[in-house]
Amino acid sequence: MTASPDLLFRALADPTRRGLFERLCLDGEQTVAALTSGAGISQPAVSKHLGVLRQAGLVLDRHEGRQTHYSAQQRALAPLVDWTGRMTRFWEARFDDLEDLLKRMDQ
Amino acid sequence: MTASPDLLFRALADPTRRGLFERLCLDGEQTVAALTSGAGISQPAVSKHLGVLRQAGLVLDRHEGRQTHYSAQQRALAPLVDWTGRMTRFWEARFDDLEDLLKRMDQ
DNA sequence: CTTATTCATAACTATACGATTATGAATAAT
DNA sequence: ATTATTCATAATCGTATAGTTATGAATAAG
Repeated sequence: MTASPDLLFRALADPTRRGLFERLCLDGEQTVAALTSGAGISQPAVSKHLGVLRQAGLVLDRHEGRQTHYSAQQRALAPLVDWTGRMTRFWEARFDDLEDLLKRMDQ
Repeated sequence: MTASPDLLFRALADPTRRGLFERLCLDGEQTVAALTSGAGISQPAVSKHLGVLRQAGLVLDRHEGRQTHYSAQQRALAPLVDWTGRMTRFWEARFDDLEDLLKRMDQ
């Protein structure tokens, strides 16, 4: 379900892949053909990218007849948000410590 | 100063690089030698990774004598936070729309 | 039944990337 | 002055990856 930060970062590192994910986030569910139009690459390439996004848990696929509909799974970004939170929270903590120190020095 | 999401994602896609950045975030400024010990790779490899992080704006380097001190620049994560925000905010908006719709249907 | 469409997979290729060793430049130590 | 240390850069190599074309499987249409 919830992928590792590593899978997420690697999946989103490619601009084409990020573009596909953004389109799904902003415009909602779409077929492979729709995603291919405007992607600037071949349909197999798009399919492969979607496979990577799917393995990272970032998209869901829904089969309907002979076409596959892909949709964004925004919750999958949670580990990313958590990670950035952990990295920046520490900075804030240190900043707070510094403020505390300065306050104590004032007295 | 503030790098593109592309540079950030690409810089953080590598686990070794992410590890270095995490160490700098959590343990504060460190020399290349310190970062090399425990990285599991050679010193030149560490230097190259630090170069990538520096170009992405994620770290700062401070030269002191013959050693270089690197420190994390957590603010550089802002574009990442913004991006994830844009992607998830849309989901929330749609969710809100759905809630509104359901409320209106209730009446 | 035959043909067309939609997507995924296979096979292949070029390039990007992470690692190594070798080396040099700058500073510190003897 | 000589030697040692610290780091960055250059040259090289193997592998991962993003792209292509070719093809097949499944479903829809004629």
